[in-house]
Amino acid sequence: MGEAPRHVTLIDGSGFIFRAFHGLPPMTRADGTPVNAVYGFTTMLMKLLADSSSDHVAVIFDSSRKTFRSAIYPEYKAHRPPAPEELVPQFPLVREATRAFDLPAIELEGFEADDLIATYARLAVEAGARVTIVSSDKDLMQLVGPGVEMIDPMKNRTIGEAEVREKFGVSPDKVVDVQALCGDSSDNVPGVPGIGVKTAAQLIEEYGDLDTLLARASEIKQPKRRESLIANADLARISRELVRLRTDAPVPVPLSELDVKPPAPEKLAAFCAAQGFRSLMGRLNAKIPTAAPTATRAVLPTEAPAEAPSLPPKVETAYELVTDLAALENWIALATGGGLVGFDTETTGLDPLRARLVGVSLAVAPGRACYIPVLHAPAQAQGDLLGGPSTDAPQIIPAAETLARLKPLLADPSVLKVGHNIKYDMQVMAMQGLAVEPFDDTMLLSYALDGASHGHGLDELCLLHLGHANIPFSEVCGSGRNQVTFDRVPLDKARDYAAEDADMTLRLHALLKPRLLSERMVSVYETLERPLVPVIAAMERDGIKVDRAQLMALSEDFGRRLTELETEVIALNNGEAFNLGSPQQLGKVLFETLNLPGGKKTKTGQWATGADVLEELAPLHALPARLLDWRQLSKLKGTYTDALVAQINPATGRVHTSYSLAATTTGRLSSSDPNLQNIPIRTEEGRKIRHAFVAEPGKKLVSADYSQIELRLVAHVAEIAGLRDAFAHGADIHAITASQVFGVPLDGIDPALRRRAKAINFGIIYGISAFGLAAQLGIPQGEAKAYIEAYFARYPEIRAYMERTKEEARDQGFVTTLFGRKVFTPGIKDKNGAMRAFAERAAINGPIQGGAADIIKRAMIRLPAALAAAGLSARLLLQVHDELVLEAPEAEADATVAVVKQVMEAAASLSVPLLVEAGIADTWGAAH
DNA sequence: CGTTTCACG
DNA sequence: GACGTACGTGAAACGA
Repeated sequence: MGEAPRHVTLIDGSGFIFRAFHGLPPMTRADGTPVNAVYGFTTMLMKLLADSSSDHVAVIFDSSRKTFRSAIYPEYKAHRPPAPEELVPQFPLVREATRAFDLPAIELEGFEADDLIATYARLAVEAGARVTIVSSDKDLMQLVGPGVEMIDPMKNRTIGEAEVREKFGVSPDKVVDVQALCGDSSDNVPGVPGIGVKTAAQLIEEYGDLDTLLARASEIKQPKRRESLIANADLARISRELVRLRTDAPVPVPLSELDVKPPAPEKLAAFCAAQGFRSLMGRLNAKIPTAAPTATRAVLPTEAPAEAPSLPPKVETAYELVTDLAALENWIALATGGGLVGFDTETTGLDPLRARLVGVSLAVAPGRACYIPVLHAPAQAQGDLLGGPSTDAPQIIPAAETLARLKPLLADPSVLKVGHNIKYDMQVMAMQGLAVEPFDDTMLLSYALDGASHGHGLDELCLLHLGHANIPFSEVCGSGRNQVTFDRVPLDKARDYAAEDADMTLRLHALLKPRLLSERMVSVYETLERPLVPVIAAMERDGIKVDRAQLMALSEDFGRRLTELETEVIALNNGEAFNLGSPQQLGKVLFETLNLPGGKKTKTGQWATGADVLEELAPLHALPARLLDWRQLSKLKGTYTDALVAQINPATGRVHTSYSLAATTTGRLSSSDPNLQNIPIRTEEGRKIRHAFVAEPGKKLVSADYSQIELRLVAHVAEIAGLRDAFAHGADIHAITASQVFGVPLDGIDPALRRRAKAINFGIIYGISAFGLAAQLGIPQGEAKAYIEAYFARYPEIRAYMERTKEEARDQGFVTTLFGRKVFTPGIKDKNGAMRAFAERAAINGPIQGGAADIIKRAMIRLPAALAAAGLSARLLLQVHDELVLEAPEAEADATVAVVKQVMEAAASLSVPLLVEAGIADTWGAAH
């Protein structure tokens, strides 16, 4: 192994394990062993080795908890909690993974991984080699310098002297002194009290180093700072010993033995097979490159699925900036010829109605993608903002010309456009008058396949399936106060970021689309998820009109009454002021100052002050009663009246929510910015807000909602004869079940009995428990249990359904809806009884809530064509789980109701009828 | 940034 | 015998 080292890569194994563990969704091997950190580690190594030109590589780990630092300062890292239970079994597996790559796994008793890295780095530099440290630990930044750089493997970011200076405000060689002053709470390094990073950097810059600073501390002007420094000089010196890395550790393996061995793919394949890393094994079909000789960045190929064996085995990225028409036409021709194109847009913001289109990227094959700028700030302006002056003025094709050329491609029926959350890109292009059709969406593919078992963001999926960390958005646009919009990003940076997104989307598509067939999700994706995209896109674009003046008047009224209530409450607290919005302060007032009885604690040990608690206290004291009123009005004002006014789009005068199609565990939609699925209705005051949602003059709002859809699904899915009969009889379902369960004739059902039956009916949908029902009805648990028994006796099929559903969840890890959607049930085998019970209830609820979600999605997909066929111009505006809201010309309102009712009721054919109730009015509140 | 509370289905 | 729950969301406010 005689070759002298030229490039040494030192990987911080321990640091990476923790990052991967917290950054990746939980994953388990067939035998239940958690392996998410092992998976992250393995993909990171594959990626790294493929990219790397290193001739010497080592993975370095922490040894035991005790190091020489504990001897200097016993509290060092002493407050660290033990590693999470799911992580412990992964420590040995990660070392095994390292050996499977034929890499040395190095650790040393009494020293941290950081000290070994520091020592090897010194040895390497002395031997004339270049050093790359793979870690995101800021404690290693002190090692950066000539010939030594760091790479953050999670963010895919290089850390050089400039980045260290950005973080610590000083050059790398002074980092130790800065850390000695400001300390580090995560490691329990004390530092000097009252001094943070900013001050520390300023002091070190001024005095040169820590010793000089401490010697001349008496010269410092600020009295607090001066005194603290003088009093804590020793603490600073100890801190420096804690943070300074040792470069003289007795390394257990000499540097020369870290040389890269020839690859042994069989060994690695065996390891991946043992862990169940199927997607990684596919990549090993090609030989593992341990050194990439070219300067081009090589990226490992993705798994080549059996259905699409055409994927090239190895991918080199070549991203092009398109600045002239010939190049643009060339890319359009490539996309058209291939019939498949990855597609992404860059804009100035997240709201597609307000954001401006900045650029478009296309990908035609793995690694082959381009970025077409449409609107970028001039070069001088860019230079002012980011990364120094631009080299030459960029040439951009005029926007109108670019869009005119793209238009036929995006509408070409023989070219499939693949986007990630393509709803957004469709909205953006629609604003330019361009349609995108046909399309696929990798976010929805992932959601249909894997449900809520993990997130579906592009970055997360790339890391998970491709082992690739995308360039972080913050890397390109900055973050926080320094963030700039994408149009101010220099073009070469914009190209790398934007083209990567399109490229990765296309690669994910190749990976995910074939899984639809093998995992029987074709129908869910193609009949429920994908066709909904244009429907939702249109709803979001249309928005709904709100009466601004009315909302503002409500705000004012609520505000006035809030002030009055606050005065009253303070008076009731013996004139002692407190923040009514603080549950913590309120708890003290109620249970410590006023000494009211029955205080409960939350799981974090605070006084519980929820509405249920305050309601119990209300008869005893006026303060909790008043506070309930205050809470209600404060909620209405803060969350609704004030917030909605601020959300009105000035251009349209309407509010435009955003529906998330891939957010929930059950298949429901979710609404945000603003959430229009939780507009008040249950109280009189709240209902006033719903009345502020109005139709345009000359139009009406139509509201249509499914009656008892979830209970009807219970009757159908669980095949409950008695419940089906009840629905066949129509009328009041809760009264009928009360009659059937309690054996009382229908005309003898009083409101109290009906209320109990209603609560049980809801309980069934939620996976009933005696505790839950008792809490809901305010009765003893024993009584609740008797009700449930009576219900089970009358409808015995429900018990069988619950058992069979739980078993299905245990067997497969998911349950399915009528239309084949998977609802995942993590925790169903948890050894913690409470966790398991939670998962069991969610499993029981899954097919019901999810089935109802499927049904309304089917109705929404069919509705636009049905309305058009009837010659109606009504527009779908909102969906609230079992309700659709439309806006229709006054003259068409009745005909619209007829069509909507017909489509919704025919959206599924069950063994019980589906019933839709509809109303027509000028406001949403009145249309119910 | 996690916790608590509360609006909806 | 104890655990700690009704199912699914998103927004605002507090306080570290």
